[in-house]
Amino acid sequence: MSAPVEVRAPRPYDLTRTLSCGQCFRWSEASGGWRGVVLGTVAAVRQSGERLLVEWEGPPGSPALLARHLGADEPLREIERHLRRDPRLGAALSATSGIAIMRQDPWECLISYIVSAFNNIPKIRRAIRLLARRFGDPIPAAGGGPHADEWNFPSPQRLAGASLSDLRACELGYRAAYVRAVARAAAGGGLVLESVGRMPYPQARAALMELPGVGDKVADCVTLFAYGFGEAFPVDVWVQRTVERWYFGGRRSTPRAIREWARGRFGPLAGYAQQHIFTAGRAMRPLGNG
DNA sequence: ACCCAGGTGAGGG
DNA sequence: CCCTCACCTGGG
Repeated sequence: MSAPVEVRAPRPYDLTRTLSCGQCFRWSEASGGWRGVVLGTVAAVRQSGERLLVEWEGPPGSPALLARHLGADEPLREIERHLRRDPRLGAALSATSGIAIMRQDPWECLISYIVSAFNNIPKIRRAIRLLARRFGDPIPAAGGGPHADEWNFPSPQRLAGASLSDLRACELGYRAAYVRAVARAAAGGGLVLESVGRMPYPQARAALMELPGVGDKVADCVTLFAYGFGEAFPVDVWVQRTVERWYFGGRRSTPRAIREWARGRFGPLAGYAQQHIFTAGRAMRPLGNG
């Protein structure tokens, strides 16, 4: 383990809120901080005021890339100033301020959210860990030991060549077929992750939805959490319930209607609004955790 | 023995 | 286009 590296994280950035609001699956709370398998290495991060202290447990990574991954470079102060104009969000922010939207790896994010469908968070995390351990490359330890006891997320090629039964052994259930089909698309060039990021949001969303196992919600999660399309507004069961209660006077609605309403109301900050609504709404009725 | 979980896709109205 | 339903599977 090397000496800590400092990364700027201007107020109101909150590492714990960012990592525990459910957008990512490979970070865990560990001894006063957080530990994540990202960017080809293992990072131990803790926040001290307006900076993040980073120690690499695997090969040294790029502080700038880590800052970007963690959303520490997002203009949160200004974002939340806008969000506060909405009374509901203003009230929610007392408990959710500092959440940043991350910039995750598109490939890992895509597979992770395919796995998330009709699943629960502990199982999603376990499935991803199993996939990495079985098909990914081990991460070397910082001190030159055998390895850091963590594995990188497997490449499209690796998953494309996996047998369905080996994938199912990772507790993917019926999603195994989706995972392999999408891996084959990515490995074979039918899906080019980099070009999706260069498309306008509606096209990026539509391109992802061509893939098996990717519907409205997964497409919105990936466009938001990996590609950074701020207008994406993933509508899951929690967001739907909370929006209906907070904004629709308790009237039942549909994911599609809520999505369109959110884009009109919050525009490019819809994704941020979603994170605060999701976190506040879920806190009201505790269930699974991350 | 059920029932549930951060949705999706297929099938019929 | 809207509506309904089955769905792998581990943990309550």
